[in-house]
Amino acid sequence: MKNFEISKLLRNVAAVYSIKDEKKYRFQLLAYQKAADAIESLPTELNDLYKENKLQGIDGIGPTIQSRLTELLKTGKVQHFEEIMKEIPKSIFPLLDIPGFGPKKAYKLVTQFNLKNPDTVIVDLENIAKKGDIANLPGFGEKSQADVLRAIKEFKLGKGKSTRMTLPYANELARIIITYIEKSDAVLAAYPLGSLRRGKDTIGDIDIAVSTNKPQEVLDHFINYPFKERIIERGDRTSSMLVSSGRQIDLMVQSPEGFGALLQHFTGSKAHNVHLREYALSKGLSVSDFGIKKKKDEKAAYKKYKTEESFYEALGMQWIPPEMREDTGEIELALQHKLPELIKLSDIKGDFHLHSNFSIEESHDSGQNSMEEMIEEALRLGYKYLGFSEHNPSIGNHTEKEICTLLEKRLKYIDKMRLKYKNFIRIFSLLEIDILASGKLAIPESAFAYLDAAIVSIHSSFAMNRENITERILQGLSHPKAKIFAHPTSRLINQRAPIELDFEKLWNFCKKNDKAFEINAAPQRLDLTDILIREAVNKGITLIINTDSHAIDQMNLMKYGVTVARRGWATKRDILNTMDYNKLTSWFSNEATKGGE
DNA sequence: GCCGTTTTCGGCCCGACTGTTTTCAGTCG
Repeated sequence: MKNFEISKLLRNVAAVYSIKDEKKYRFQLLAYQKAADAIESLPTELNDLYKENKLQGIDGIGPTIQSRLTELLKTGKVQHFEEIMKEIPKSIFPLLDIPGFGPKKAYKLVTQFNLKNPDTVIVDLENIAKKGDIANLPGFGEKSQADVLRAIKEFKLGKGKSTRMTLPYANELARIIITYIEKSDAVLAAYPLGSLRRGKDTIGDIDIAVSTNKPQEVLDHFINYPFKERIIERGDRTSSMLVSSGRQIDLMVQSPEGFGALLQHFTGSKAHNVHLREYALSKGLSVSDFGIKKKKDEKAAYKKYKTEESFYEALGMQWIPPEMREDTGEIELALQHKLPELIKLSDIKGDFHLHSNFSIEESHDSGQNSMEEMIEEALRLGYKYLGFSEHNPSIGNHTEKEICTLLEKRLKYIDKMRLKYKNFIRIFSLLEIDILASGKLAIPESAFAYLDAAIVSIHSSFAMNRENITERILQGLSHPKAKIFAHPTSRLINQRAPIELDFEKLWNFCKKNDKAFEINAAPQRLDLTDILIREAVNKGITLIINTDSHAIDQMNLMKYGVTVARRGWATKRDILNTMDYNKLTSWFSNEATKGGE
């Protein structure tokens, strides 16, 4: 069973508790939801942890749920779950994926109309709504019947949150909406918040906060957005709409005097906010998006905060960078004023994963721009050095000698560039070399003479088991010139699942042998992921952020790599390409032991 | 059911909005 299936099962358990007796099981229900969250953000398959006897100690999973998970992974089912689910029709579960459907509504509809087949329940319900039978149910009416129809229709079309956006897409959508919002004179400031501000690798919907003294004017303006598809809701201080691309935009307004608290609230994450508010309660304070007040004093007005800094300060904390706000220890550190100083884009001094159009008859796609053009762009970005790393010449079409000839020709050209730009930027001769299914690298030994170092990566035969593919990579990395392992999990967001690796083994090998893991900044990769970066940072693994650019306009995607590195709590010291040129060259030549300044 | 710079027991974030209701239930973030 995969993690996503297990977390879904736990959410279903929570739904069943809520149907049975929401009040009685209120905290069990929460515990199961929290456990599901915890499993979703695990870097490792639970099943692997179970096999290695490492199921204990996961944050958010206590002894009871741990024993249920053990039973699940051992026998494929859980006695307790079977029992509590006995009298709840399984057909409610598919409905829970539809926005607007919660456990209660799903249960009511499924039992009222005796819908027993989980495979057809959505269509069955749609047909019943079309007949007009839902409107007569107690607690339902014409509008809620129309809502059911609309919700099912939108769900089938994949609108709302069925697929998550990549960061550049979400950024652009937010920019368009904010440009529109700012046309209203009532808007003093408007910012994108939520997971976009936290820099998550994928974004569900766009959250926007507006500072204003005239909330009604702002909301009126917002709901008149010309490219809207539908207004989901419109209240006194919030509104939501679907825009024509099917994406959801959530808006919240606040006065400028209280805007700090709204920034904090709407940035999230939920887990961060809950923890923050629980901590505040322990100090006798109640926190909301309006501000902070004394807990017992129900009538008292919230004390307002203009900025986030003053808000966190009022709770005795350092301001916490949005990328860290996932409730994974940042609140405790902020209380001690010991947050790490995260890496910044301006710390980056070069990019080592660049594909130019210099042809060496590569195995995979070549770049679109010349080396000169890429160098000029690197200069524009203020870089001190860069590395060219085209794909290796295809092995099927070339003899070993031909491969050497091609790389020699390329090195000569790189030398020409080195001369031309010698006063401005340093250039490394790298290559992105396939680790073949056998574990061998895809160029002959003699060809390494033309390289300063090599990036190694996997581009085929992904479907190997965890153990074999880990061995394959270790073998590829064991070459002394193989210094960087690129896009380690090979995932493509919304397209290709990550490969499963034994990171424990890989970390240990890389630490011992001075190899770096790449943080690939391409927004469809972001690989390593934030969680794995955090692990690597904890283990003291050297990391490097590269764009994998195949054209000059991709070179500015470095910012996404830096963002994901920040989400992994990486500091400048953890990142190879923040180092000075001299330290870098000694690292590449296996003379150094650990990066940093 | 979880968890501890608030405790190993006694707590568990805070608020908005809609629809069907006359004071609330359900869903969402």
